[in-house]
Amino acid sequence: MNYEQQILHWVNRLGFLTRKEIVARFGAAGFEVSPEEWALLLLLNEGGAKAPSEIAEITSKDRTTVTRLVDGMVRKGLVNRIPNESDRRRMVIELSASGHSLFAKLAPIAKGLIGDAMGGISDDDAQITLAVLKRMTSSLQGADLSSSSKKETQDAKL
Amino acid sequence: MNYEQQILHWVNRLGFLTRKEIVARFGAAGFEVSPEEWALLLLLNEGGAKAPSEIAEITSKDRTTVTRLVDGMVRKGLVNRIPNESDRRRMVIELSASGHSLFAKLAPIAKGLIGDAMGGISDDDAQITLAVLKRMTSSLQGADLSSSSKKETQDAKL
DNA sequence: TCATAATAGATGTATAGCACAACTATTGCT
DNA sequence: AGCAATAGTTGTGCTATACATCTATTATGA
Repeated sequence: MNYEQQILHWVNRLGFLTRKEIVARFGAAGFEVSPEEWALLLLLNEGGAKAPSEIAEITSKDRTTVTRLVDGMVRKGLVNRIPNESDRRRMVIELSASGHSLFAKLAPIAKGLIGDAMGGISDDDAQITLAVLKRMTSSLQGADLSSSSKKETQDAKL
Repeated sequence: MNYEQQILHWVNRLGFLTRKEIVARFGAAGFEVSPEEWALLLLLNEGGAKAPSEIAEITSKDRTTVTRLVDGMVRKGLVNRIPNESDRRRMVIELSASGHSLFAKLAPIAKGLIGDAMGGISDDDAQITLAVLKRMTSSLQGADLSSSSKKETQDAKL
């Protein structure tokens, strides 16, 4: 129970630090953007428009949490809520023009942070780390004891 | 701006998932323990008693945050606040007997989680990942743009 | 075809974690 | 002695989160 333990521990510490640091750097550059907002900007920029429930699924958060996050970002004009015509329950969240433009301004700041964080780490090691983190994430999502997304993953058990 | 970016992104997702999952598993076993409480139990168990300010430094959290966390754990009887006789401003936080005993009960649960998360990952890769995470953490702590612990790290600049 | 179930999302409400500012108590400095 | 520094605590407020519940809409099947 030691170095393994520590991976998850360092994941936590580093995650906490990163969130704090990126907010600080955005703030220093005059942008008041929370880590969640940044994550959603990034997700939408890279992956295109997404339904709230997709966002919830991807981020392992509750639907209501996504609703509030999107609320705030709609208020700030960063994203648009587009109703789906063929199924009027559905929404799609897309980056607005000003969301794109904000993203473009924040990206270099994030890049700077990444550069600082990754200093002295080889590409090979970085890639291994990335693969390990992805794998751990999907393992945990599968082995999920807690709520949501159980139907698909736990059918076998029932 | 891609796979590097993603390391920090996956750190965040995995961290969030892990926190949720460990609380769920503790809860399922009948223990109401928050991730922060667990982290402190672990820290004190492995590293021995520590001053609040040390804890704050290690975890990159504010002193006041540590005060509240300790408050709660003292209330629950998990840790003791020991005044330092030679410097009466100082405190030391140590695990109580019941804190030790709780730790012993939680450790196997945490181990189970770690086992699930680490499934199919080689020791080599795990160790590389651990080293990368540690290094990234200390890089960020050094390059800190935000508050605290500046005196030591930024003397050179002034 | 309609009644019931399922789905997508939003709201009401409550909680935890966090930190800034300000305060108290104590110690160090000169 | 007197002022600055340090350790910790309190007052306060905000953000992220989710559970329970609600509405609107679509799917199902008897």
